[in-house]
Amino acid sequence: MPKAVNTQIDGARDARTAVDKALDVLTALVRPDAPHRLAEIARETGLAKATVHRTLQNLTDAGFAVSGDGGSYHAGPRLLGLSAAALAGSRESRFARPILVDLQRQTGHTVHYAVRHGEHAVYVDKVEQEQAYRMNSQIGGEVPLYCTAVGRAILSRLPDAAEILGSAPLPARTPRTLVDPTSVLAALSEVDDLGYLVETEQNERDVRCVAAPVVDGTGTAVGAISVSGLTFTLREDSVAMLGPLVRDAAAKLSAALGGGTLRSVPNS
Amino acid sequence: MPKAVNTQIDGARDARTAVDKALDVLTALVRPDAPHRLAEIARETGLAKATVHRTLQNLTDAGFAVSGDGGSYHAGPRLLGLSAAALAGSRESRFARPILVDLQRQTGHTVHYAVRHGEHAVYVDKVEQEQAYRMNSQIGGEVPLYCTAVGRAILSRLPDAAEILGSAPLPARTPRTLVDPTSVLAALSEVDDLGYLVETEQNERDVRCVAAPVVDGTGTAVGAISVSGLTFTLREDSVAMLGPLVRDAAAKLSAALGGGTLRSVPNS
DNA sequence: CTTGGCCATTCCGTACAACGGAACGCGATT
DNA sequence: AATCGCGTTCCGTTGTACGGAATGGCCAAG
Repeated sequence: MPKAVNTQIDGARDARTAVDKALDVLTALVRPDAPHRLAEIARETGLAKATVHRTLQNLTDAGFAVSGDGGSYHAGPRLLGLSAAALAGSRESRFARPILVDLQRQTGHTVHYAVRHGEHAVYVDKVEQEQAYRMNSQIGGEVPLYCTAVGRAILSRLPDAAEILGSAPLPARTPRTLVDPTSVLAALSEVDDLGYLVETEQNERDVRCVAAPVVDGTGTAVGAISVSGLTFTLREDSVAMLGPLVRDAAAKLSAALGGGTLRSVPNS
Repeated sequence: MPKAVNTQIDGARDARTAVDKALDVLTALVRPDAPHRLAEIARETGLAKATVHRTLQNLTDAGFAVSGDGGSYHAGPRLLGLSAAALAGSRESRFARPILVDLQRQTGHTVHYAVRHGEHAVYVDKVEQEQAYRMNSQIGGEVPLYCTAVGRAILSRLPDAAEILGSAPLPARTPRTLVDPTSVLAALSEVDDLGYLVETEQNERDVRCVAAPVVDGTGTAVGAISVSGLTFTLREDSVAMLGPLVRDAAAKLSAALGGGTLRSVPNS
């Protein structure tokens, strides 16, 4: 076998600048199952070991990473500080939290808030149901727009949704995934009628989600709120009850973000 | 002693590599008072405008920053995701939160958790008092070790505290700041006797703090928990009641982190 | 004990990304 | 009109980032 040129795992973007690589390393570093080893990070990011090593040294010197026993690496103090500051300072997550908690209590299901990043949605916050069975979604994780409830909710309020979906068949994530872009596009109209949409086993087997878009002052989606559950827990007949709750939660968050400035913008 | 030629603003480290600069820019980007403008970031970080501009473009391409109206920059979706993941994945903040909330309820004062970063402490979490008057401490902010309650609590459990303090007079932050390293060192013994220490107007006027160290399995400090209040709210005679509460909270967090492995790991 | 695999770490010559002073166009302020 | 501060672009130079290969440590299998 000659040298495999490009066999990265899905999470790795094609890194170009040193900064990009460092950010990828950071991203790998905060994956939930700490600790992380150098070789593992090199594999995940598709970077040469020497490069990862140098980058980790830089990050360690800067306080963004710390090295533990036997070549294990963790998130450093400055990264924790930065993270806390980023979340505390972002209007999104500051206003989102209480709304998510409310929604979780009202529905009893796991609640997510995701923001758009290119052709993906990034989970920024999550309130788990109090009962057993956790969703295996990861905070900070990215999921495609076309096959998830949050993604489709976002698409429904993007002017260029059709272009993003393209015309080529989309990868099937489950046997039930809609792979035809026009079918997906048609499914988005649910939001126009009801204010929310449902997605069943489009991204993951046995999982159903109800989502509604969070929009800025111009009506463009910045993110979406969803409730998720197993198909036999979150049944189809309960959607009519859940949907409006999700819609209202998303509307409340939209108002808290840009909706307030929509009216008059009194500079304080 | 060669005095460093450092005329930058407090937050700016002397950046060397491109990655360091990018991290500094990110740090400036998450400062609480969004939005941020390019020139402002350039000033804060001490970098050339052109450099900041290029770096921000990199960050924007990578999804770590977004540019809004008229050259304003915000934290991007990937940064939010990374931040959420970092905090969700770090044992520190995961275990700390409920303990802090408890302590806040017990004391009624603002509660902080800070971790060590070199000769500074970084605020990683904070639970404000429910009443008015917020502390102006910023999550993610760095404060010196020698003049803050959390800092001194950390120093009290560092083997090289004396070396960190050095022998030169320390900068006075208020008229009451202890500037003599040996005086500071002496103040640390409070922790040995009581398990906590008090600091009054050492870092900021009219502010008193009570703090206790959070230690790892080896007994070395990784951070500290503190309660803070205005001197006429958090009175001297209430310290005897607050101290043990802070001490116990810190002990509980220490146990949750590495303390559990303390018993059966005579690895040496 | 020897071997082999996997690891983190170091080395080094080359290539290319980062640098930042300077210049530009714009809008607001005087 | 003139000045300021802003974000942005340009470009020749500099020095950092690169990654294949080599090193030595560790551990498990032979």
